[in-house]
Amino acid sequence: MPLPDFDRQLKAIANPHRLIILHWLKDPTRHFRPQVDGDLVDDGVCALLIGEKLGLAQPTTAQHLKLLVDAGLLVTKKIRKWTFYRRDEAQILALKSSVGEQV
Amino acid sequence: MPLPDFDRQLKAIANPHRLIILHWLKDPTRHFRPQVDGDLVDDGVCALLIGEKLGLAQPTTAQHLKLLVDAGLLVTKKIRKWTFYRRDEAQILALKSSVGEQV
DNA sequence: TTGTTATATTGCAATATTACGATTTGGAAA
DNA sequence: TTTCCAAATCGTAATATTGCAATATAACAA
Repeated sequence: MPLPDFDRQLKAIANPHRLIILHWLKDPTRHFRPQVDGDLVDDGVCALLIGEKLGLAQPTTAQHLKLLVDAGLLVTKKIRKWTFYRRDEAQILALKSSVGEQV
Repeated sequence: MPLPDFDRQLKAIANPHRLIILHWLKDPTRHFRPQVDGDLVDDGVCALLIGEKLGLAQPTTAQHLKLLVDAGLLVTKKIRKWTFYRRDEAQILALKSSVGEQV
């Protein structure tokens, strides 16, 4: 029986921009230039870099990121005035497992 | 890199009604009463039965089914005046595999 | 303090999705 | 033929999604 959370997660990944964000964050050093504050891998990638690479306006990028965070697929870390985003691998694994079972 | 087909398939499953259709069609005899024409497993389930169980109007059900067919997740078989739907397990397996790799 | 920078929020337009009633199509039955 | 029934399509309304400009907030810098 499909849960509402599961549907929310599926909706979160059912978008090219959000899919590529998840893809980039698998290997942040490969896809983003170094940051001054915050380690790309340990802390996550700054929203600015993600938006820059997406080619979307800042509010639009923020909206996509919020959707992924609300779905539990990304976690944030605030350092100074930046917000860093990285994958929640446990949740993503759980999602994949749900897809395997429920689809 | 996410393909357009992949995104279409994700959108197709990112809906509670379509998710439960896929779920029901995993074991049609368990979820649907016998049909006069067409075997539930071999031929698929009649659109009428699916719509009845969904509790949605006929055009709405047809729309959901079309989306799943267009995404390649369901296949149809026309017998007399009925259209029967069953899962395309190969495509569904491929989708799961894509989710495993690309998410 | 004032100004700058990064992010979040608000408001709005364009488009997509979801739903239904009405109608059309196509096959089967009378 | 005409009549019925399942399915498909059309038109449309309600809602959701996606995008951006403008603005607000928050943290730092001068």
